[in-house]
Amino acid sequence: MDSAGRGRAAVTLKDLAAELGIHVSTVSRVLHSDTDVARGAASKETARKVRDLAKLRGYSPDPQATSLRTRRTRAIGVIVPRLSDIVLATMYEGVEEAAAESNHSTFVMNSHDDLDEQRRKAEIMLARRVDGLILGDVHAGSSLVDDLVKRHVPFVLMNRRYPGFPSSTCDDTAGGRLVADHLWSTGHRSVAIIAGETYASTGVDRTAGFVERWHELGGEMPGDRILPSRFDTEGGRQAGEELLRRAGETPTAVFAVNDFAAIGAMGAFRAAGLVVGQDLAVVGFNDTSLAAQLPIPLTSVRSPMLEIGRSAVGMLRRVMAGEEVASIRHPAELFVRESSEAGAVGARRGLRAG
Amino acid sequence: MDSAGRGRAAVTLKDLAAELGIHVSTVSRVLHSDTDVARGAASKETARKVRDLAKLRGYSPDPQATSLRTRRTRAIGVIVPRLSDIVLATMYEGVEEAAAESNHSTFVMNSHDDLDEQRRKAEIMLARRVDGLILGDVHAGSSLVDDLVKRHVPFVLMNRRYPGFPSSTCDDTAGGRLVADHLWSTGHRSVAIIAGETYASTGVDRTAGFVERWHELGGEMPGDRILPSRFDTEGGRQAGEELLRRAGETPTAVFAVNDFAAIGAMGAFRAAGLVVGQDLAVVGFNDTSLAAQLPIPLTSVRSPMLEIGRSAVGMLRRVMAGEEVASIRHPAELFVRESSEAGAVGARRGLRAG
DNA sequence: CTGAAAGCGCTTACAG
DNA sequence: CTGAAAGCGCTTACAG
Repeated sequence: MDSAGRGRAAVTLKDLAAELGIHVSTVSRVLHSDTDVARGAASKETARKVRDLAKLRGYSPDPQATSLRTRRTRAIGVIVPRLSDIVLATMYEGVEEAAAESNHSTFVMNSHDDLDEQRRKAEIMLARRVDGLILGDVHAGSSLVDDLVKRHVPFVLMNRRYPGFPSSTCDDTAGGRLVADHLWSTGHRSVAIIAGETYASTGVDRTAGFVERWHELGGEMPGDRILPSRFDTEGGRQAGEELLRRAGETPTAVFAVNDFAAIGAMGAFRAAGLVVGQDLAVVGFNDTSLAAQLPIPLTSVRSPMLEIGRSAVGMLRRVMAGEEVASIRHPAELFVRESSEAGAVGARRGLRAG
Repeated sequence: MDSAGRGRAAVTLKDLAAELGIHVSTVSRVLHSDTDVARGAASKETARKVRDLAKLRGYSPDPQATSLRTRRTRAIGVIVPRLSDIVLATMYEGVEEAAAESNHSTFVMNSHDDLDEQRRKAEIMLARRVDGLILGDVHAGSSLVDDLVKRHVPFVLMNRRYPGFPSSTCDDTAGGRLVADHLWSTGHRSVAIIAGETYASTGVDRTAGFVERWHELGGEMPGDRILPSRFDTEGGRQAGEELLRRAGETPTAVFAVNDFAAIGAMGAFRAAGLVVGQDLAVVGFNDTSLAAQLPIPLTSVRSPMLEIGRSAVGMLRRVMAGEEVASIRHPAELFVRESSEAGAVGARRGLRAG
C-alpha cells in the first residue's frame, strides 16, 4: 500500500507544485511526458525532482478532474444477461483483464435478457459518461444497436453477434458442425437439439451449424426435433422432459446448446430411468469448468470465453479510436467425454434393455 | 431512449440557462430542490420552466463535474475472488440492484483470492476515488483491512467475515449445525467434511458449526476427517479421492462446504463405483441453482446470496455516513434432496453390496 | 427570487 | 525551459 495518504484529501498537483516551488502546469507536463528526459516539458533536473516527489507523496491524478478536462472517462460499460451465468462471468474476467491493461475501468450490469432493462442499463452507463459499451446480451432484431449508432456511442458486441455490427464471439456455427460430425461418426442417426432462446445468436448459430452439417452428412432433422429452451438448468430439464413426453422414437443423442441446459436435460433423462452415456448421448456447449467434473463427464464444445472478452476490449478500443473493425469468431474445439462415448450402438442397446 | 443527444456534446446546465435566459446557478438550484415548488430555489414558474426544458433536452448532469465539486463519486468498488463463482456473482447482483436504487454505480474486480491482487485491485478502486469498498474475499489474518481503516477508507465485508469489522454474511455456523442435525437424525455416525480453504471464514464457520453440533449430539469427529480443499469442483474431486484413498472405514456421509466442491466429490465417488444417495450421502452448501437440478439432486444449505449483497450496500452506505454498523448474519435453511435421502442404513447396505 | 463569483483538480495552447 | 491563463461542468455560500 502506497503512502497515498487518502485519509481526507488526496495529494494534488498543486500540493506537489507548492512543495517544489514551481507551477502546477510544469508538474502536469512532466507527469505526462512518457520519455524519461521529459523532452520539452521541463529540464532534466526538474523532471526528476517532480517524479521523485510524486512517488514519495503517492500522487495519483484525480480521474474526475482529468475526465472533466479531457472529456474522456477511461471507463467502459459492460452489459450482460446475468453474471451468475458462468459463461458471461468468464467473458467479463477477460474484459476486466484487458481493460486494466489499457488503464480502463469497467462497469458491469445485468440486464436479465429483458429488452427494457437493456435500455435502462445502457442509459445508466451513458449517464455515467462511459467512453464505450460492450453488449453481451444483444437480441435478434433489437433496435437498441441502431439507436446507439444514431447517438454515435462507440460499442461492440460480445458473446452474441448481430449482423452488421462488430462482435467478438465463438464460432458457434463451426461448433455446431463439430457436434454433428461427432454424433454422426459414432453412429447416431436420430438426434434432437435443445436449442436455447431464439433471440440469441449463440443458440441459433450452434443449431444452424449442426443442422447444416447433419444434412451434408445425409442425416435427417425434422423440425419438431429442435426445441427452443431457456439457457439454464431448469430450461434444459423442461426441454428434456418434453422430448421424452413426445410420441415416436426417442432420439439416441441430444445436443444442448449450452452446458447448463445439458445438465438439466441429463437430470430429466436420469429421472426417466435412462443412463446418460449408455442409453442416450448428451453433448453440451462452452465446456465450462463443470463439464469435465460432472458425475457423468459431459462432452462439450469449448469456447474461448476469456479470449472472447479480451478481444471485445481490443475491438472497442479501436472503435473508440474511430477505426472500422471486423467481427471476430473464435475457433471452437470439441471435447469428447463419457456422456457421449458409448455411441449409437450402445445407446440403442441400452434403450432396448430399459 | 431519451432525446439525450449524446452525439458529440451532452446538454449542460449552461445550455439550459442560455436557452431560458437565466443564470446557471438558478438552474442548478431548481434541479436540486426536491420539492415541486422549489422553495427558496426559484419562483414556481421559473422552476417549472427549468424542469420542463431539462426534460425536453434530456439533460443529465455530468457526474465527473459533480464529483469534482462534491468530492464524492457515488461509485462503490466491489472486490470478489472470482465472478465465475456463481455464489459471488449472485451476491454481486444484489449489490448492483441495491446500489442502483440509491443511485450508486459499482465497479467489480476479481482478486482470484490472491493477497497481492487484492491490494492491487483495492488501489485501482481507490485511485478511481470510489466512495467505499465492499470486500467479498477477505482472508483470515489479512492486514489489508487494517490498512484501509488507517486510511479512513469506508468499507464493509461481504460473504466472508473478519472479527472486528462489519460484514454481511450467511450464518455459516448455524448452517453447519443444520447439516449435523440432518445427518445425525438420518442415522449417520461416520462422516467427513470437505472443508474449503482455511483462510475463508465461510468454510471455517460451516465446519466449526457442524463439529460443534456433532459433538453436542454425541458424535465423534476425528481431525483427519476434516479435509481442507479448494472451493471449485476440481478441489472437491481431489478431496473426495483423498477420502477414498485413506485407510480405515469409509464415511457414510460427506459434508462439502460448498456446492461446487460437493459436485466434484460426487464425481470422485461415482468414479469409484459408489452411488451417491444410496451408498453414501453428500451434502453441499449455498443451494446454488444447480443443486436441485443435478442428475442426483443435491441436499444443500441455502444462503440468501442476493440478500447478502443487498445488505452489504445498505451497511456500506451507513459506514460512509459515519455511522457504526453491526454485522449481519443471514439465516440459513436446509433443503434435503436425493443425495442424502437414503440415510445411513441405506448407505451401509449399499457399501456392503458394493 | 435571482445573479455573480469562486473553486473542485486537471490539461493545454500560448507567451516569453 | 517555465509560467500564467482559460476552461471542462458543476455546486454553494453570499449578496442584493
